[in-house]
Amino acid sequence: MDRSAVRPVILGMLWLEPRSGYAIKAAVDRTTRFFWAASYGQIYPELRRLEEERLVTGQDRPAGGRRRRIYRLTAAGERVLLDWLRGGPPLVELRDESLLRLFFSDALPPGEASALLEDRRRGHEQYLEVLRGLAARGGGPDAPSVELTLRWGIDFNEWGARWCEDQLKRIRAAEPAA
Amino acid sequence: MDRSAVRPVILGMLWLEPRSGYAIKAAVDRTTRFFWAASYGQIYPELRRLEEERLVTGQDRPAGGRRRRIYRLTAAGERVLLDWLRGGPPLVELRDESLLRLFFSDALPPGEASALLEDRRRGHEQYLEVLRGLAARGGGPDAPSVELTLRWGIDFNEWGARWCEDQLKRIRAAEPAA
DNA sequence: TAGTGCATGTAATGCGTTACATGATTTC
DNA sequence: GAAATCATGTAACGCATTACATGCACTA
Repeated sequence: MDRSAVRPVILGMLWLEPRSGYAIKAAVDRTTRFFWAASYGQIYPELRRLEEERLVTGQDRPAGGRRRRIYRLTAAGERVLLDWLRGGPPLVELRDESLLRLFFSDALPPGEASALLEDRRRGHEQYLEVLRGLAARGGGPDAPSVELTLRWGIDFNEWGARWCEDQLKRIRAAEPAA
Repeated sequence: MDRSAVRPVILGMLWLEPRSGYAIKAAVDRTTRFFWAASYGQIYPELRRLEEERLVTGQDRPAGGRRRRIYRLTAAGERVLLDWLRGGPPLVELRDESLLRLFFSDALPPGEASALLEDRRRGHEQYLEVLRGLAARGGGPDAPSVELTLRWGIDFNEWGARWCEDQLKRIRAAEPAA
């Protein structure tokens, strides 16, 4: 299943519920995009490959005069999903520009350096607003594990905001001059 | 400075100290790679572009019979670095396969689902070992902000391991059956 | 009737990794 | 004498984003 990064998220979304490519993209944007994004340019071609491999089946189900193709997981597709869930060491990649700025912040005068920490804290708080909005608007009773990852996002950003504050305090304690 | 992701890390590394492309790559691998990676295929071409734009200057400084080109930041280069440090909203990208597995873990039987949380905890702990190794072997007295980001890595992974444990407890409390 | 949402799809582009090639020097 | 390290560089490849094109349907 190392074919493509989009494969597992498609299989997973179809395991939760059969849908169209468009609906998969919409679900990703509401949920996994924070830690696993996907674009149309990945989803549609991959759906065709998955169908060729008989891991999903698609049927045309026009809604009104609007064409639409609904995909569902086959038994083979579910097996591949389960194998992936049980599979080897998962990859984790992080690209955090704010952390990189912190890394080089000695290049700035001291006052401005701590401003970077405040910016980072603000970033966490903005993220929190978005995630709390999602949690409130929850609407559909999500599967427990779906809620678990939302929980992670909220907890992580709370932790991150606190971390920034703690470091700011530490810095201010170390150099009490103004 | 949105040219390329590698630009800021090169300028920053040269601000810390003039070095060769090879040494930049080595420094990145020891430090920022956890949140901002870079490869030779990015570094060498970008160094030439930076030199054309007069943001860095290179001089040939063979060590023994071994050819070597040492780059240093120009005044213009430092200005660009400072602008970037003060610049707009920083990008954050996360690709976390372990979280994606957690998201779809309802597809697994209950016992195996909590194994995913344990895997994740182990992942954090392995990461911690690496980072603590770096912190111990510290050797060179790093700039304060360089230590700040290492601190972040350690604190984050400690938090992450604890989070997994907490969720495991919660799950076990909810379904006390065996 | 204009705008928004549903729906599918592709082409261009950009970006980054991997793998390879080359060669000197130091260390075991 | 072999292996590791220093050092520079490029070509191929894969992957993902962006932007665009198309068209129907609903609603304000």
